[in-house]
Order: sequence, then C-alpha cells, then structure tokens
Amino acid sequence: MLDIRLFRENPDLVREALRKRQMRPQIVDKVLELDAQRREIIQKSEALKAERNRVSKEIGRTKDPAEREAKIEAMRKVREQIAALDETLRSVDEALRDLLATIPNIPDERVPEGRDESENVILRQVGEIPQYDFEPLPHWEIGPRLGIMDFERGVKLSGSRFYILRGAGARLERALIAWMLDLHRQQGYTEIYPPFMVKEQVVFASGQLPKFRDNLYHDAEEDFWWVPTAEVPLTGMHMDEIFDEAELPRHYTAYTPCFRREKMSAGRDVRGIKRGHQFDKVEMYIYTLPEESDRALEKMLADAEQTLAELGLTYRVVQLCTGDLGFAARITYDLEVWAPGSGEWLEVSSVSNVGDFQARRANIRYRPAGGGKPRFLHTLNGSGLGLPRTMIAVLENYQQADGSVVVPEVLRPYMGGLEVITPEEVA
RNA sequence: GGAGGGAUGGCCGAGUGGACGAAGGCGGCGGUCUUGAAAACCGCUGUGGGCUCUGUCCCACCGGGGGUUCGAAUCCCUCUCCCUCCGCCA
Repeated sequence: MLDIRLFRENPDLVREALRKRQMRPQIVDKVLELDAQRREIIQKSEALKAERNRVSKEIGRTKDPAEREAKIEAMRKVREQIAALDETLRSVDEALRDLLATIPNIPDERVPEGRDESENVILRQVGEIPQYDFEPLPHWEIGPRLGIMDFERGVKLSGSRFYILRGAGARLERALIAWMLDLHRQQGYTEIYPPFMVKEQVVFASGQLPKFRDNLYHDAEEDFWWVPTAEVPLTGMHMDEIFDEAELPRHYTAYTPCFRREKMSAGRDVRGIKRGHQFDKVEMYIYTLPEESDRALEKMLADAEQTLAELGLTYRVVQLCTGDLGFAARITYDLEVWAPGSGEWLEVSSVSNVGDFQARRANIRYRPAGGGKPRFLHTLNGSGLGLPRTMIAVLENYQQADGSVVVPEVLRPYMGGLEVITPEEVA
C-alpha cells in the first residue's frame, strides 16, 4: 500500500511508476478524486459531531424542560445528518482503500526499465555450465528411474501438478529443508514455524490479496487461507505492532509448504516437479530501519547465494526490470540455477526489498530511538530456495552416466551419510 | 459442540449513561536534591484522522462490528480471543 500523501504531494511520481510497470496511470486521478471527496465529507461530518458533543453537554446542565426538549429535538436532526454523511464516507473510504490496495509499489530508481522478463538484466554468473560426456537427463526421467519420484501416483491422489517423493527422494527433500534452515540460522536468522493457514487479513497485509485471489486456496467455510509462501505469515506475525528501534533489525527464516492454484499458468511447465500446487520453500525475512534496508538486501542476496554456492551449483544473478517486478517489490534480484537435463535456467530464489509497502498494509512500525512518532519500517523477503527447483538442479547436475546421483557434500550429514543415490539406495 | 466467566492506556487496575481519553498504581522520560547512585519530591508520558495545520483547535478510538440515546467505556445484539467445566478427538 502506498501512502495517500504521496498521491497528494507528488502524483507524477506515482504516474511515472505505473507507466514503468506497464500500467495505466489514470488510476491516480481516481485516487485523488476519492481522496478529495473523503476529506470534504469528513469536514462536514466532524463539524456536526463537534456541535452535537457541545450541545449534548449543555443538555445535561439545562434545567428548563422546554429549552431542554428543544435542544434534544435539534440534536435528533443532527444525528440523522451525521448518519447520512458517515454512510457516504464509509463507501468513499472503502472505494479509496480498494483502489489503493490494487496499486503496486514504486520501483526503486535503480531498477532498469523494461517491458517484461525478456528485459531483465543478468548481473553475473557464478560457476561454469558443466559439461558431461553423456547426455544429461531431465529430472522427470532421473527421478522415476531411481524410484524416488512417482508422478502417476501423485496424480492418482490429487490430480495434475502433484507428485510423490519416495525413499531417498523424500529424504533429499527433508535434508534440503533442514540444511537450509541450519545455514540461515548461522547467517543470523531466527527460525520460525508458523501456521500454514492464516486469516484473510494476513494475506492482505503481505499484498497477495486482493490482487492474486485466483492463485490462492482458501477454506470454503472458515476464514482460512493456505499460505502461498512463508512471506505471508512472516509479515502478518508482527501486524499492528510497534518495535523499539533497538529491537531492529529482526531476521527470520521459516520452512513452509506453499500452496498455489497456478490457474494463470495452465499448460506451462506441466512436466516434472518444476511447478506444482504444493511445494516446499525455506524463506528469509527481515524487518529493518528504512535507512538500512538497502544494506539488508545485499546481505539477503549474499545469504541466498551462499546456499547455491555450498550446493556447488552454477547460478546467475538477475536483476528484474520494472515490467517484471512483483506487486509489492521495489527492487528484486532473482537467482537462477542451471539445470543441464532440462536445459534451462531455473528461478530458485527471489530476493526483494519491499520498503514500507507491506509494513503500511500490515501496520508495522517502530519508535525512533530518540522518541517521537512511530514510523513504518521496511521489510525484505527472499527465498532461501524453492525446494523443487533446487532438487531439480541437484539431480540434474549431480547425475552420473550410470543413472545414479551423487549427494552434494553438505547434504550428506542430513541423509545419514549417504553419498550416492542409486536404485538400490531408495529404500 | 454445550454451560459459565472475562477482554479498559507499555503493564496492573478503578469506572454511577452526562466535563471520561478515562481515577490510582507500576514502568518509562525529564527535573529538584546528591560527589555519584538510590530514596524522596515535582512534572511529563497513547494512536490515528481533519482543519483556518505548533493550536489551552476539532473528530474518532476502552477486544472487532452493529444498535439504542440529545449524549455510551457504561445499556442491547453479534463476532473474535482468553479462562473454568462437560463432550468429542490426532
């Protein structure tokens, strides 16, 4: 959510931001119009309320019955006027809030302008694209051959875009989660185990609602939404709180499954485990002072890169252009890992500084050390790594000519010392 | 799922429908005193919004929402959460 004052004081800045994001800027005028209406009504209503409060106090002191009755009668009318104004105010207010809620964050000025993902900028590549003296297989062949992935039975249970991990595959998933959480803990993040179902208000606070309703699962009878990312509960966790400046920054990491309807992407990436309705992810999240959020973004990016480096995977750092930037983000780096079998770069991580956008929606503030009014803080989020794609990269990069897969060294302690996954090792 | 009891400022805790944004205490901040600290004493100490925007200004907020009334922390309805008991249950 953007500050309404930004629209009043610098509407061109907002228009320009919308244009860069390939959106129509006319919405700004609609916001300004509603804002003007809103304030006009407030002034009328509050003037009447002031009068009502004043006269009501007089009534308490008025002895003369006739005078008293006259005043009561007058205030009856005032009450009706107030009720009518407040009803209009409610609808204007709601329209304004609804409108503001659909407007994305202002891109950081350092973000390159571009129409869509084709204009993202590759900042650097770390590691070489590995060469094989055999034809590397895609994971959807490696998995079933090893007996660690079962697509048919996943479909039997839940339909398309679901799969079963089995034996060493299931253990590999668990190992990746545990290892990443441990790594992030060493990097200074506090581990959180949040609810996987949250209230609507929480999904709104992080920015997934109202815009991405079609991508979310929710309970038909209760006010429960299945988290599409740990970012949602990690934002909502501190909703309506005021931190002392000394309590910042806060670093959190959390494993959650993520549930997404993926309605928009029907037909895309249907093979393998790249895109599913349910997947695991380890997330990093930082609450910080506004002045320090740039630095926090660099830390978080470095921390995410470390996971790929320690897994020994080749990756590249991509800066998203304005046209590909997420709704809440001001600036985002994606990490893409090379998958030799699939023959593509896979987005495994997305690290963003959202500024005060989510903090304003969630009403999360801090009190400056010298005292004074609470201010909105800044939040950042980044995937520690999306698990399925990390697993794809591990399987495809570490595969051997005989079809077995070497377990990356850092994961071995989490897999009982297992060094190579072979069909025999599945059980 | 059933029965009952609760929810008041950072915390504890009063509150009769009429000067209550809310007594009192604790905590915090500032000051007096002191070589320093403590104690004591004095003062200050919520958030958001509006305007003729630094003014002894106005409005709203006593878990959320709605209602009654000239006027609601106080009365009514409803929802949420917490506590006690019963039932069910991984």
